[in-house]
Amino acid sequence: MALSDRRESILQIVIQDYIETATPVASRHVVERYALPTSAATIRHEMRLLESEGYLTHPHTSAGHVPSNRGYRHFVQSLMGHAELGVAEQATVRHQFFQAAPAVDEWAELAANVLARSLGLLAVVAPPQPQRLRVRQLELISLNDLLALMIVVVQEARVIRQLTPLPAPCPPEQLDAMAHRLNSDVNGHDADTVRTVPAADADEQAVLDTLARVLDRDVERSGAASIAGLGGVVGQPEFHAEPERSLQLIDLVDRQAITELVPSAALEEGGLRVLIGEDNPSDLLQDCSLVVAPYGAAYGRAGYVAIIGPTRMNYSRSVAAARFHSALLQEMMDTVYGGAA
Amino acid sequence: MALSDRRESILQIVIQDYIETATPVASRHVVERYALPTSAATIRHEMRLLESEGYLTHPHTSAGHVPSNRGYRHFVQSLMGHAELGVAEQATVRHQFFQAAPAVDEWAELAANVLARSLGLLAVVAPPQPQRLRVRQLELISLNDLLALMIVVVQEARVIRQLTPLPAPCPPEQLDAMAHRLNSDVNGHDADTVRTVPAADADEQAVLDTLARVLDRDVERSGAASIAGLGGVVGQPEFHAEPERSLQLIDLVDRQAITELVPSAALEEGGLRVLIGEDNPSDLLQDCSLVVAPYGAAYGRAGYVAIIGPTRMNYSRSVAAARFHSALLQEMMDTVYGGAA
DNA sequence: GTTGGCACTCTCAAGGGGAGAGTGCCAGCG
DNA sequence: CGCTGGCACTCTCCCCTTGAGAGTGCCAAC
Repeated sequence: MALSDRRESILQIVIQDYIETATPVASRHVVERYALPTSAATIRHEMRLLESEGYLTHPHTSAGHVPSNRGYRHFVQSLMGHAELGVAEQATVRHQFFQAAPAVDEWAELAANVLARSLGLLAVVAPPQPQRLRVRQLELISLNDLLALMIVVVQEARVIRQLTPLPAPCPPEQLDAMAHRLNSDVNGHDADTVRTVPAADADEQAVLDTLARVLDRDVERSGAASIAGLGGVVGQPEFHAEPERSLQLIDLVDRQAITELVPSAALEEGGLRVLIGEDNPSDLLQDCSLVVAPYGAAYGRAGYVAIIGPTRMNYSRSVAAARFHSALLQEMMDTVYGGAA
Repeated sequence: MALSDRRESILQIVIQDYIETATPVASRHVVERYALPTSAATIRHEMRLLESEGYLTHPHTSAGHVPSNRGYRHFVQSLMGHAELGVAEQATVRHQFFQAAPAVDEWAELAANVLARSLGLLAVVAPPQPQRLRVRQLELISLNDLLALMIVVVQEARVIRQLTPLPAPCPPEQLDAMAHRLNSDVNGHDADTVRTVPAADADEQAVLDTLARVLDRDVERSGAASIAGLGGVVGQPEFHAEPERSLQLIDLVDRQAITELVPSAALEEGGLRVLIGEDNPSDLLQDCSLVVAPYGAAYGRAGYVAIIGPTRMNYSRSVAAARFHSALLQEMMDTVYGGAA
């Protein structure tokens, strides 16, 4: 059912006003603030109709109107328009990324921080999860004769560091030579193949064992998402009223378990999605919305940029920011780790 | 003024009971729960004296007694005894550390998580801040002809990764050779000295520039502390009553600014310290205590393991855990980066 | 020094208005 | 037929009161 123009613009005003003020918006407030050529009674009438069509609700009889989830959904789909981040802001963010250490999880960390700061909402950025890791380059650095620092650059946009005890004493030059020798054997290979590489001596065996183990281990671990902006989101008025919900959220963030709230279904489609209120699988996000933008599907199970905030969030900014960051992360990965499949 | 034996043991009972229950402890509760051979009236009398000596307080006329900061201080100094972590727990933690990536900030992260989990309090672990970083080994990995991944192992227990654009195209073998050549020039040097190293060509100059820059930059950055356990601490009853204090704390953690709450004076002495209530510089920690154990002073400005919780925290466990972790971190650094000065 | 008793004080939760805000509806007007 | 002003109605929010409950403080007696 289509809405008349006037009704649509009233809906838009109510939503934008509510997003800004977080208080139910009254008919008189609307006419005064937005200098409408109609009276409050007319607005009331229209609001009443919008309510009967499900776009607005009513906390109680004598409160102003509040957008319903359906209202938000309509706003996101039809009313919001397509916003982009400002050029200056884009440039600043870009610059920060090129300054950062070139590993996908550091970028994720940075993205989460930037997003949280600029939106005042909770940002979760997860790197893609590769199904397996393949060696691109192996370096061995001698710490002492019995201990080496192994550094593995893998094709899937990661740098792994690991200590390796050496069963037999091995001076630095010898270790260098070993690294050189092994590099051609392990290059492009995953853990399973590394295990089949024959070792010349006990030290080489130890190095290969450790290598295979860390390749496996980091596949597990690489899901670690970066989270930022908790302060912003629990500071929102919707959380003041319900301290126990805030606590649950804090705990989830603290235990890094927020990722469970991002439904994997949202990632499979590939595009940016906005989940509003009961769209969300978790009860915890009942009055919250989730903006998810996947990226890096070429590097394994897709990573994502997610924004979590009250349903009363600024969708236009959130969507623009999520879109920009996911594209940027994709671009960074492709530039540095060159479209590894 | 010395306390009689009985009065001391009553003080101890009151403190331990309050630590456990978080409710003011009543005289009758004490005699019943601890099966004392005296009557409630006697306990009341003793409590009254303890109060007049400043060891206990009274939220209001008809509430049970609560330890004062002075009471806690006396408890920590004289009553608490010297606890150690269980052997099994020590072994588990040790194992986890040797599994982790061998960089001081990863250890800090791990330590913070383990501490927060096992104590249910806020844990802040800061790596030592070196005054300068000196190259131990430099690796260059070719990503494409115009982009290299630089990996710098420094003497101060860190591994730095950075992208380096190359002005002139440089194939992998040539890059390898350059790394080899530069290594002897930069080994053991800090940013200032690296700047004086002459470059053979434009690419080498670019690499040296980047190297000097990241050495400087990481000195700044290396203060980034790891924080964990926010959920545990804001879940404590003392925070329920004052949501705005919780918010401040959450925000501080979110912005990674908690470190400001750890007074640097506490680090200079070198030993473990317990700051109770108004010992703390910040108003935010008025009802909180801070356990700080420094480590790694040999690697720059000392890092620390800090535990933050309500004054009603379990001091004996906190102190034991902080002591153990700071010693372990020290040991890990010495083992891996071998007592660099 | 210890004990039982009793009055006193303070908190906490529940209940009861009064003020304020905003709607819903109706009758009248352009 | 849509718009408007007016008015009754409803619901929240805040403050106050009240009563129950908890625990001390003190006193007189042992």
